[in-house]
Amino acid sequence: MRPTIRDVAQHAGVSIATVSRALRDSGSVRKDTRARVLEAAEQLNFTPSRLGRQLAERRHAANGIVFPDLSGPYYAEVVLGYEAVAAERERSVLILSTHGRANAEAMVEDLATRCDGMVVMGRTISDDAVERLVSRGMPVVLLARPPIGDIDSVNADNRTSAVALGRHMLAQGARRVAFVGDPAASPDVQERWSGLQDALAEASAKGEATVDLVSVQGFGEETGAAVARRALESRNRRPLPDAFVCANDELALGLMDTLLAADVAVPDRVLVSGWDDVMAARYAGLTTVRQPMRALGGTAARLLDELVTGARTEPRHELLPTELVTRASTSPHPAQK
Amino acid sequence: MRPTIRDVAQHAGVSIATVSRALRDSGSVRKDTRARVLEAAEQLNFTPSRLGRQLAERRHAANGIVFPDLSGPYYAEVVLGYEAVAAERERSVLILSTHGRANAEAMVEDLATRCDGMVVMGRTISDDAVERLVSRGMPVVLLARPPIGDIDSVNADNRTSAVALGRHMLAQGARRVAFVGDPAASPDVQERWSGLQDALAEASAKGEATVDLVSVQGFGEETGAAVARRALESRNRRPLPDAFVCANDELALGLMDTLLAADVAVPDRVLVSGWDDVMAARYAGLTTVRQPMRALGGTAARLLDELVTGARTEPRHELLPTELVTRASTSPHPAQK
DNA sequence: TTGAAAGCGGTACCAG
DNA sequence: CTGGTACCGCTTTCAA
Repeated sequence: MRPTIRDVAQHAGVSIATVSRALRDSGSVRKDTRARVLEAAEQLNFTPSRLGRQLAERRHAANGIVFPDLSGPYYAEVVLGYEAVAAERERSVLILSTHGRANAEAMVEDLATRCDGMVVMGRTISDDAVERLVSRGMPVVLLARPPIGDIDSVNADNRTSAVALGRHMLAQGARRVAFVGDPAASPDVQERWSGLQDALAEASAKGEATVDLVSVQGFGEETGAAVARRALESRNRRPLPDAFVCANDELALGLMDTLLAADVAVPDRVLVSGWDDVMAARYAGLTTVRQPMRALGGTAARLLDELVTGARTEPRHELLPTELVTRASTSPHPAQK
Repeated sequence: MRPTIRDVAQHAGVSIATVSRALRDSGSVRKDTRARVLEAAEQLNFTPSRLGRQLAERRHAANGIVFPDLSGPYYAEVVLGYEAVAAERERSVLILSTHGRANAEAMVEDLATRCDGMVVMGRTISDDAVERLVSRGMPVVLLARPPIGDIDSVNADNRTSAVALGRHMLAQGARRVAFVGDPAASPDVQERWSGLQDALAEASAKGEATVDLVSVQGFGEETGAAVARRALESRNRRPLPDAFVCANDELALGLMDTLLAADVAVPDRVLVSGWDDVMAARYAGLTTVRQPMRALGGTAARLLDELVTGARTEPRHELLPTELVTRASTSPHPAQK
């Protein structure tokens, strides 16, 4: 059995109150008394029980983060940035990945009972569920998810780069643009799709360009490859687009690979772009949009900490900049050359 | 103030014992009594305090995982695999990334006070620190780290693939082989280096091959690039190796990129291999060794759960298979052609 | 400077 | 089937 504070007290010949004080330098304890207590604690190999302490202090000294999935470099980097800042502030980190589990909300409710505050990322639980947490007094920061009322939020600036990307595609000579992704699956994707449409709106109106949505289920390379295969199969009935703007890099990489394997030249015949700027994008020469993944997580951790410690009460909404990175997959379109 | 079990009891006109039973379907409670309790709990928006419950039950229902770093696809996938299995078994997951922090052991000690068991990965804390945890009764599973006494462990089979890789390099015509990595930095790297030496031992003895260690600090692309630059600069004094066997993919990718930029042909002049089979390796055509990252994490979670629940007491040591994946970066060496 | 005792919010045993 | 009550291990008044 692990020793308790009472064992230490008895061993040192003092009361448990004194042990508690001595162990945390709180209150006043005579020097030699403290020494005796520390000695006893050492001998018994005593570590105070976190549960007892937390129950008495009524706090967890832990923060949670809820995200849809950890696969792929994006979420991992975000969580990394989060953990780094949280650890710096001496708060433990509880992670919960919902990946589409049906009981996600229950799991989040459960998580909420174990921490002093939490970051809720993207498409994990409903707005209602979030508000329920907040109404119960739980500090919450939304990450990669549009603000809900006065709840703090941290987002990457999807729109600006989506517009820039759309213009870039036009400038490279694209006329028939397809967006690959599921806007309903994530608020980020929603913004990218809508930004792209805005960028092409004028050209569309003049009949100089078209922009279509290729809605897909997943986010992985295999999904991208499937989109490419479908497009290739139906190319008699429906010509290939000039440009595929994909919701993330994995989609784009899978798609591009399949096109190349079918001898469809990228970028000579079709332009392709992704989103995130993962490592593979660099090696594949993929045009993409870089977002500050670590900073997203770190900023969320910082905002949450301010909320938990009560250092700040007025809400904040952070928008972190993104950057268009052009590479070989969108070099000038033949029509332009 | 959050309602407590006493509030609910009062509201429902029963004792707290009955509330406790009703809320957890334990013991026997009359149907209508239960209904009344649930109703009261609902009305008060009551959620039992995790702390109170855990203190009484003397368990956390949470597991920890300690890893060196979360950057790069490798650790992220491992943690993902871990979280998936843990969640399935209704255990929360506490993560702690030590990345070389000086107070890593203290952080781990702290983590230990918050969970019922933990997975300790690679080069994070000393063997002594691990044994201290175990001696205090904490269930521990080692991951990507050689066994310590009877402590459970889960490892990828580095040696077999390291030998296969060495033989492959010889078969492709390499004679001067360099291993890039820091064996002291991680047990995995140590095994890869030693397996490679074994594979080349015979050829070495006959004077048909040499194998050198290029010791480096980091694990990233930049480190790999620096190795390439140094090798290129000193090529008058010391000819370039025929093959660079790198401790992981990031090193290999950075190195290969720099070689190519300097017009050193890969694989025609130099062969390059990595380790892990991250996504970028596929797009860069890098020969590498695939390890079951998710399964590593998942297996560790399973073993730990068995320990925590007491379902198993005799120690286990799992060795998961790896697989050599040959790609363009090691296609036949010119000398062979 | 120290100790006694009242919580913190539950669980579980023992009577009734 | 239900209530009373003794913990679980610590923090924190309040007195001495």
